[in-house]
Amino acid sequence: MDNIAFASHDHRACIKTGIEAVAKYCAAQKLQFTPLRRRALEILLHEHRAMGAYDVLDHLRRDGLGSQPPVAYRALDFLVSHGFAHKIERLNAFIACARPGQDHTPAFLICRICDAVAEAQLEPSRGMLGRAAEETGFTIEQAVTEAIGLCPNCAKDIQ
Amino acid sequence: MDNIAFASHDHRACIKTGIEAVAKYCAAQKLQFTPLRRRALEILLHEHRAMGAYDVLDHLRRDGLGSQPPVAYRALDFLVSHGFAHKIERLNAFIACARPGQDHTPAFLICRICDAVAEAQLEPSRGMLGRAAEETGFTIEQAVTEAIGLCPNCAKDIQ
DNA sequence: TGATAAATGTTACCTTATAACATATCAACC
DNA sequence: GGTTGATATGTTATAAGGTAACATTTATCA
Repeated sequence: MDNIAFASHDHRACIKTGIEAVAKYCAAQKLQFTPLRRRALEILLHEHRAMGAYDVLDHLRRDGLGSQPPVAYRALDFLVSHGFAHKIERLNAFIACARPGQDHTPAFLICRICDAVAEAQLEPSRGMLGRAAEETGFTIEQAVTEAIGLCPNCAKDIQ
Repeated sequence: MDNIAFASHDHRACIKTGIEAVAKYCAAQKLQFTPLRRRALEILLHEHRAMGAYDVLDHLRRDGLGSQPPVAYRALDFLVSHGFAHKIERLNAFIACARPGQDHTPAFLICRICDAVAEAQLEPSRGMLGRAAEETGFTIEQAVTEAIGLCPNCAKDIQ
């Protein structure tokens, strides 16, 4: 489990290694990791929370990198489609992936107070779900779990 | 697993028993199952697919039951908050619950071609996710899984 | 039956997302 | 090294999804 979102840590290093991992993967796969896309990922990495596309756009604008919604959505689509970021449907928001470039089945723990999001990994073929799909002849291509609840910090504050 | 969404069946009975189960539950819990809310549920039950709030609103309008978005959203909120319907975040859409009134942890099998949705049940405390949450001190209040893929009908057509 | 709460009606608006087309940049091959 | 086809970015306009705020009506129950 990746609990980094809920714990303090060396955040600068965290951004740096995230970017480097993706840069390396893109080089290997001949994907264009353009300044715009790189910056979008940096923006997401800078927070350990999900950010709305328009929030990302605001940051991009300040940096003089695109100012209209499609610019942000396209950069985010690139990141999501290659697994460098995830979309948290529940929040209509995006978050940098904790395991970029590695094939995985993510689950998200979303704090309903502060919106912090932690990414956990599930086994690709989850028991009951896989069985249920098999029984009906449904072919699962991708599965995402979103859990809502309280992060340790907010749980502490709430009592 | 509830595979009814992918198989032919007596649909009229299906709507009737769905409404009756909810009506009974509401009576027992002293919830107001008003004509508007009942109609909204009927609309959802009529399809075994997720419907957008504005689609539901269109139907309500035709029936002379409210014509503005908040009317539909409030009826849907009522249904969702009491577990009579679910929101499919991935589709920004709503679907009648297959197990109304019963406490459950749903998973959805969403066909990416025809948008049909089947509801499966998972054990509330899923192995890896529960463990991951425990490790970080995250308290899960609710978890939803959405699986994207191909329903048997569309899988057949696609080759 | 009157007081209170719950539900519905209505206006106005905000947020999220995309279609469509123009322009610029890249990749790679001759 | 210039041409060409593909990929990426810029820009306008608008579609789709969702809610705040307040007025009015309907239910609940003392």
